[in-house]
Amino acid sequence: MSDFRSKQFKRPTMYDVARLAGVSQPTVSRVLSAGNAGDASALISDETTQRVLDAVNKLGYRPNVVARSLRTRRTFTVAMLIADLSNGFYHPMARAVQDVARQHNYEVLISNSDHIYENERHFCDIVLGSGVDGVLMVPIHLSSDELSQYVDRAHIPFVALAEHIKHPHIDLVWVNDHRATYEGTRWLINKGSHQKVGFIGVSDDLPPGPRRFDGFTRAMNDAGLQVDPRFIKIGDFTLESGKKAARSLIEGGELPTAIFAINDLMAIGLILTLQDAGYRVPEDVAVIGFDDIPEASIVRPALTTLAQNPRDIGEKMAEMLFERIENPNSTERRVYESHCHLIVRDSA
Amino acid sequence: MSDFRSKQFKRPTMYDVARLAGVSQPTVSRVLSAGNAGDASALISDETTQRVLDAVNKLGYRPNVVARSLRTRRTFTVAMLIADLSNGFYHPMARAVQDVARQHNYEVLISNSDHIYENERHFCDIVLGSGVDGVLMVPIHLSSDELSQYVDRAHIPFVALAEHIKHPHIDLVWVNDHRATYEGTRWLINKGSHQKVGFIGVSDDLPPGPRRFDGFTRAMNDAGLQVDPRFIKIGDFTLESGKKAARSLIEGGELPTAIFAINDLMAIGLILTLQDAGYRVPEDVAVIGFDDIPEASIVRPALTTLAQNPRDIGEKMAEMLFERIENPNSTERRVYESHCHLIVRDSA
DNA sequence: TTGTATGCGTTATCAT
DNA sequence: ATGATAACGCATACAA
Repeated sequence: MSDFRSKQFKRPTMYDVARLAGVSQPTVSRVLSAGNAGDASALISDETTQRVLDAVNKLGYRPNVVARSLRTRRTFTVAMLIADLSNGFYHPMARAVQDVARQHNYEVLISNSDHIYENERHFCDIVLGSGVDGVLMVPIHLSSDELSQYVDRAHIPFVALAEHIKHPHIDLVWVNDHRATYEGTRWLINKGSHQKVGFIGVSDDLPPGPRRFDGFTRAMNDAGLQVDPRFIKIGDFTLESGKKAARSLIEGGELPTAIFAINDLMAIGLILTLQDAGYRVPEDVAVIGFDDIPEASIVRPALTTLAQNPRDIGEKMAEMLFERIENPNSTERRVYESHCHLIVRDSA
Repeated sequence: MSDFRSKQFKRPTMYDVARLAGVSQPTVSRVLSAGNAGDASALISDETTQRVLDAVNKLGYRPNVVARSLRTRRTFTVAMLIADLSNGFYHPMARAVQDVARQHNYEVLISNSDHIYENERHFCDIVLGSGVDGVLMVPIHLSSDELSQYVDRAHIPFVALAEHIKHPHIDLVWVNDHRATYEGTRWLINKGSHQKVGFIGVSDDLPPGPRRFDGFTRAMNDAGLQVDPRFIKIGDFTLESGKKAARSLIEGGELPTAIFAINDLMAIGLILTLQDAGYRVPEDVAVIGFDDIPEASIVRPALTTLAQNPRDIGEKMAEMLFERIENPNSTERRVYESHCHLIVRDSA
């Protein structure tokens, strides 16, 4: 059997390759990095190149990237923190980031905060020591000041999907969800001439909370409507919290005739629970969501929603990041707005 | 402004801390690793410990994990390859792995193959050089022989979610989906006394393909039923491929009265397209799936399905891996079977 | 209890 | 075109 897992086992190094090929260790290094860099290719004779390559194959040599990183101070790895791996909104975003990263020969370290504050901090703590070359993140709880402290010590490029981050060295992608909420609400009101419109939001200390509630409120006021506190519920982005909001609404006696939910998962929870209680969507209660996750096309009636463009978001974040990584001296701060658009289906 | 991104910037090292504290660099190392190891704590005087810690804080020093890894040959990172980030089945699994990893002070590098062969190979290539301390993976296309070649050269523990991997050094978690399919099919047949039962599978060169088709076939035969090739369709695990299978079935003219889909996503695509074409589920066609992803509870009728236990799978894989990492000499191969159970909802 | 010296496996700067 | 040598930041054997 092989020497698997024996403590004594030692991976072949450049020295081993060099000895076998009858050259010096730095020569091996040059041969191998000629492929990457592309410029130094002429510095090595074809003959020794061949001998080295043969030795590499014979030994099954693989460069030790840890040693390389120590020397070059680059890990060719970026870290990404997203808020919820299980939320369909983030998949295309993560995928897009990985696609761009691969074009640049980078790996992506994905982490998941589950919307939990401590996890966001833990991620930043890890990142500070980990040697990654750049960071993409969706800070939900982290304030601009807290994040700034990390960035000031990390000395690597950061890109965030956020609106509330002010640090001059953090590039931003953001979504004008205030406007989207405003226009979505207005569309919803006009669509059915609704008078009583509800809202399922999230706590005010989460960044999208106040913004989207304000967009909603303004649209209501501009339509001459009052926001009725009985129809305002707070969730936490999850399906279950949407169901809970629906139960709370039903127990309250009177129902609004239309509801704006600030994400699809809660909107779907709402629909499911409303239907289980015998209400028809959209006839009794119209529902509109936010995100356009895959489940929005599965629920019946299919969910009308404000679609974000997570692929665009991920691509732009990654492109901004790699531009910084490859050009560390460009100084102006970049901010990119990714747009929303309404997708009309059957729930409103 | 800070020296952010200036090429000249140098993170403080142990030498800087040592100089500031008036001690030698190894002393700093000892102070800092006292917290981790726990044993060496008595070796340093309280006074110098304090001085060192003060210097650390003052400089904002963070250990360079790349250098540490080079020295210790441990990265405290494991890599995980899953087949599809966007498939709800894998979330609890990834989450469970991360939870276990955190208990061991490990980070998890998540990668996504998208069911693509080249990506599985790329992952293994990266892993070989990356210095991770262990690997968890879901090999879909990779054959036992191919994977074995990587493992023989990697000299780190591997754990796979698979049945077809034979290598004596790869620990396995597996699901007896042959039996689950058999029993699910039998239940389906009995439930509605069905005579014509369809099957949505995947290509034979994907490991679950033949196993589940065989389980289906046996159950049919044991019930005295013939497998009708007109009712057998091949998909690729995606919702869209389920829809396509349904369209193909509908165009075929005659429909089965019950269909077994080997995953939930295809089952849901089936239901949606069937309903759009005017068929009732389960009255006209009963449908059963496999996995119990969150969407199974969203679709109406709610999907009857064979639930896997991804949290259990992830936990066991991680536990096996860390046992190997922490005890490299234990030699016997571990194999764990994670069980399925039927969840009866409304689609069958 | 602490300091000195060495090496982990690379890349980079000199030479030659 | 290639070889000798140093350095990246840390942990550890050994000396004191």
